[in-house]
Amino acid sequence: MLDLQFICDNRDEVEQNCKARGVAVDLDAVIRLRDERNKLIVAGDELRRQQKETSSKIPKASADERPQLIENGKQLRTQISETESRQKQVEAELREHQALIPNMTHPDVPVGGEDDASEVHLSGQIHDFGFTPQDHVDIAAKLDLIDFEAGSRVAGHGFYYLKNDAVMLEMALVQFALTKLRQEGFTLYTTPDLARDSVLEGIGFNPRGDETQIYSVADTDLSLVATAEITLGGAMRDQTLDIAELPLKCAGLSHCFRTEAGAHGRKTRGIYRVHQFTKVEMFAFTAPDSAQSEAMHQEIVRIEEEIFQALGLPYRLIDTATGDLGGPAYRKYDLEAWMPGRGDGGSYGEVTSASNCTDYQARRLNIRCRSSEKKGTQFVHTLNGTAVSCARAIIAILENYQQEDGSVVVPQVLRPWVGNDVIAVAG
RNA sequence: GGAGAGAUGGCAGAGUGGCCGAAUGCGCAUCAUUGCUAAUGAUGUGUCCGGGUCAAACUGGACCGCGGGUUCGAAUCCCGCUCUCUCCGCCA
Repeated sequence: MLDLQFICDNRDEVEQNCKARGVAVDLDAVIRLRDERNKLIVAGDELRRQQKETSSKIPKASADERPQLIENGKQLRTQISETESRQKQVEAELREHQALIPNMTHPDVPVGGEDDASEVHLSGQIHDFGFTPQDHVDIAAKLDLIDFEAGSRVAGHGFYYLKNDAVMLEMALVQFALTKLRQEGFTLYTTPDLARDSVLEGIGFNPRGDETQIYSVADTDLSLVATAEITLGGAMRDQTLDIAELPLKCAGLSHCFRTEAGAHGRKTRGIYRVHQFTKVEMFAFTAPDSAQSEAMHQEIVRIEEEIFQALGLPYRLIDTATGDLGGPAYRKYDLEAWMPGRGDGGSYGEVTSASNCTDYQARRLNIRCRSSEKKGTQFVHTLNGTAVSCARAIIAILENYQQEDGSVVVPQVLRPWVGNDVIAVAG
């Protein structure tokens, strides 16, 4: 959520930003509603002032004066409750409009849609196999690593069982990422896989509604989380942090659940787009200062790159264009790993995403910080980034490390946890 | 799941209808005193939403877990909810 004052003071800029991001908003309504709200606040404050004055006179008033004062007080009470309910109504309407306005955008972000992202750089060598590489579905079938049929029988399309060495691979990825993040000074967490709808909304998800990505639990205000970003960010809801302890770096392991509504039929073969996966996520709270949050953004991206370099996977880093940022992000970098079996002759597929959300989430979640120098409090900046999203990483590993005989070499850094060097056909 | 107790400022803790945004203590900040530290004394010490201002000053309102209600007036009375703690039961 953007600051109301900011929206009204920078109307044109906000409007232009919305246009660049492809979001239609009614800024006139926002401004109109704000003015109305302010008028109601002033009117309500004045009525309450009078009410206080009136009721404070009563104990001292004579028996003659008293009935009149009580009568005045009654009338004031009626007027106040009318003003208040009107104010509530206006504020609800205002919030609705305000919540639709996306974050402002870093000036260097390319304008446009998915294809307009700018490539920051490439890393690693795309392997020349000398044979036709298979996709992860075929590789996994041969090595008995994923059971899609059981997934369908038990939970439906989009669910899967990891099996045998794929299980070890997933655990190894988690261990590797957590170990790395602890070295980088992150506090490690496992987090709830469910969260209140209000927390989801604070982070920027729409838990209910037609096009929701979120599974919600009937008859409760809980939903399955789509990422640990939700629980890590939500953990500090309504908290006021000491600016001296910022930045705060957290890493969370969770399952992620996504309905993927409307996503069927695209490049969805295998475990690329699934309803449940395991992910290690980074989350940071920084001082509300662009220099600090942008430095943290670079740090998160650096860690993501180091993870994929260590895994020996070729990737490209892209600076996501305006139309593809989502609501909360001020800037977003994606890592796309090379997936030799994807599409015709391989393609890059998104494996991580790192966003600087500035104070957009903090304002909704009411996460503030206090410094000894400045009076009052300010909203912190929040950032999030994927360390390892297991399903996607497994695709990249299987496809990049496959050999002609159908076996898969285990990346060096994962071997201690996987327990062997090569995943081969049994027997 | 059953029974009971509780939720007040950074913390502890008083307050059962108006004099309470809230005693007192601790903490914190500033100043004074003092070779240093400690101790002592004085003063100050929240957040949010408005008005006002170039910015301040100044100023109105809200906030005693949350939401309703009663009342001229609610931290205080009534109802609902949430959370915490203790005991019992159950359980990976």
